[in-house]
Amino acid sequence: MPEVPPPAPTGDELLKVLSALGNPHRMRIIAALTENRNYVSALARAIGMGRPLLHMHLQRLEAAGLVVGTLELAEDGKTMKYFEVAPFFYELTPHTITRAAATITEKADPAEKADRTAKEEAK
Amino acid sequence: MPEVPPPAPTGDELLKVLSALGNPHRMRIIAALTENRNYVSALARAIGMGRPLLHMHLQRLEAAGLVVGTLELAEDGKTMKYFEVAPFFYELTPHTITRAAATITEKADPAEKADRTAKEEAK
DNA sequence: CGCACCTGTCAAAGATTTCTGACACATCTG
DNA sequence: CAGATGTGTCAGAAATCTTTGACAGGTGCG
Repeated sequence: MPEVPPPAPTGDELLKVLSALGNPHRMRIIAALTENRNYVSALARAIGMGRPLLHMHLQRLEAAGLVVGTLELAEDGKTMKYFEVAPFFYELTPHTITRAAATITEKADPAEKADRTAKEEAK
Repeated sequence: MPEVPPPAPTGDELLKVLSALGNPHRMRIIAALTENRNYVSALARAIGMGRPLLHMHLQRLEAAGLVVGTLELAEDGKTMKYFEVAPFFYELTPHTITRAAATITEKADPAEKADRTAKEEAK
């Protein structure tokens, strides 16, 4: 089947992904879940971190679309939430970042005419 | 000339890069500098942000190896520091992250035997 | 000399993130 | 029923990051 070219991510999306991945704990979580899916409590024990904390990190990762969690019912009737990594792919280059930066909606905007000024002065 | 395969970044390196890029301001800075190099004061005016603040962001970006600054002497004798983006390239996939996560030296380590436990329980 | 431009640093305030302990609810097992 | 396991949430402390205003030093120009 034909490979689809990676669509250019929106600024806000890339921002969420980068800030989500830019944390040692969350990086390890991705690593752990890449080897095999797991449920919260077990994962917490595995990487040695409190449940509430892990819960928050997983939330951040899921919000960025890097992992997906599904609530499953075990045979013994216990409810457990399994997490697994989503197949993501991002390319980071000056060009990619520049492209994404153009569509950022967060904070500060007034930099229109200032842009032109910059080019003038940068000579 | 032959293309060199992208070397696997160390965990700490990737961590610095990601946290550096995971900020709207720094993303815009990269974007601005990608179009054309510029010196601090002008860049500050261009993207509408205080010099001290921009200075700190540039420091963070330079520390991550995403931009390089060179102190130059203008014709009129004024000293100015020009910044330009460094040609970086990072690929973000579950595999890449996992690879990098293995070489993180920051905080928390005790997760050796816990790893084995995780696989057992994840059945 | 006074003004305009450049460079840089510092300390303190503000805003976010990260982390912890305690709590509530549900099910199965001894 | 008590105890172990699972889920989730909340509030407050602790650690970081971001932001601002003031300051100091440099050069060239009228």
